[in-house]
Amino acid sequence: MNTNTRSNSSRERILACAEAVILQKGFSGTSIEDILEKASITKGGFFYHFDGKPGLAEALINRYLEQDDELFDALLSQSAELSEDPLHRLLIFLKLLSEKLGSMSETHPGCLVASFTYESQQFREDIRDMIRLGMVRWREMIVDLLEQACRHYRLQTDIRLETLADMFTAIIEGGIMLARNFDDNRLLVDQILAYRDFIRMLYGATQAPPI
Amino acid sequence: MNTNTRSNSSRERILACAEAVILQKGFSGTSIEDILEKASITKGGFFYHFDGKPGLAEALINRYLEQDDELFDALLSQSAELSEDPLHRLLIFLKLLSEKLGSMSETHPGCLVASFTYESQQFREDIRDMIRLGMVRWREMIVDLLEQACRHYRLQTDIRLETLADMFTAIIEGGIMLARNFDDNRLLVDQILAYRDFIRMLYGATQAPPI
DNA sequence: GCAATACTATACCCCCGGTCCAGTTAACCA
DNA sequence: TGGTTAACTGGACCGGGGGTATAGTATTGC
Repeated sequence: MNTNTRSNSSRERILACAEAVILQKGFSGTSIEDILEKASITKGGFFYHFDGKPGLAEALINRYLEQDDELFDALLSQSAELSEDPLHRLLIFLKLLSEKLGSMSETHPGCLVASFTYESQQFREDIRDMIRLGMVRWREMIVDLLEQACRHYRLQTDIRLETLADMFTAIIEGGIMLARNFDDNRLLVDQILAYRDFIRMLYGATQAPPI
Repeated sequence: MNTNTRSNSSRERILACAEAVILQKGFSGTSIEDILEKASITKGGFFYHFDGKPGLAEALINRYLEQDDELFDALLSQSAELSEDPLHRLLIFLKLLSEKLGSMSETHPGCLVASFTYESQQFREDIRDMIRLGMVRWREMIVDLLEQACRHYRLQTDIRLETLADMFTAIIEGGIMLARNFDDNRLLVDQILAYRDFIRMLYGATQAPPI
């Protein structure tokens, strides 16, 4: 579409700065002026790119879900290269994710989906749909992996796969909150690894863990 | 202290209304006027009870942690009556909690600790400390139960008890988000029960589950 | 070198959120 | 029963944030 680098870099800079501030102060708590200052742009420039604050919110959530997709896709294809076994792929995926998050220099900045969830009344319905969509996609991704694993391994209990998949979302969101409040990414990493242990136990994987 | 019912009922009404609105729109997104309308009180009345918005935030988080303590204490003593075995007590506690949350008629309104976490920059440091304190207390409560269980049962892995305890917090916070976004408390209930299964597996409890 | 794009700079508006205070009512107590 | 204090009401004030408009400037693509 628009290949103009000047425009794209400004737009991207605004979005990145806006996201950073919003994760610290909340959406309503962040004034447009806050963003202008951080992004070194003027009000006119901002309104040239976005249709006010609602327009910004829409662009932010879309960008967030896209980046999220890219990260997970990368980790999934990486784990697919490391093992043929679907269960091991899932376990490797979780391990890679934990390493990725653990190697971040600063505390995890937070999840925009979570942030928007606790201000959901502020947003238009289509944006609320996007928030929900984020969680649906995470669920579907993990359910897919779990189903594949079920073809080779027997689940030890009758827990629903959707519940087990939602547990991924819950652990991540809860883990991020722990990490933020205690300013320590290891709390998030440990939660992911604990979830990984749970998965392994549920499938009765007795052999040594991959990687 | 102050036994005047007129004052207490107004103050309590303001706090309850404020919490409800804030969990929907966020702290910054909630205007004082929003609260006045819901609580049927005037601006002056509000400022008689609270030292502005920061004062309200402080009162809200204190009240929330107190109520939380009360709920957990009640469930703990209830489970203590139902079993002598420390592990079973924990499992019963989780079951009772899931039943309590599952029986609510409306979707879980949300957790104030989570809400404030994603607007933490807005609050004074002493309030941020209170937010952290909430999570510390949850951790300590579960660690205590886990340690007692360790005297009778052998943990099957080398997972740290703090991590396992933090998982409770993560599951609850994440579960609440799931329940809210999909408008279904069962998602939260299922997460708690899945966590309960994990605990049971970790301690290798082979006998039939209590209750 | 011309047109469109991508801005800067400024000025302005309006509403409403946060604050404060002067006055009013209710409660309790001597 | 009257005085004091707690518990408000109602309204004035002020600044800031969101949003608009416009005139001018710089950069890019063709």
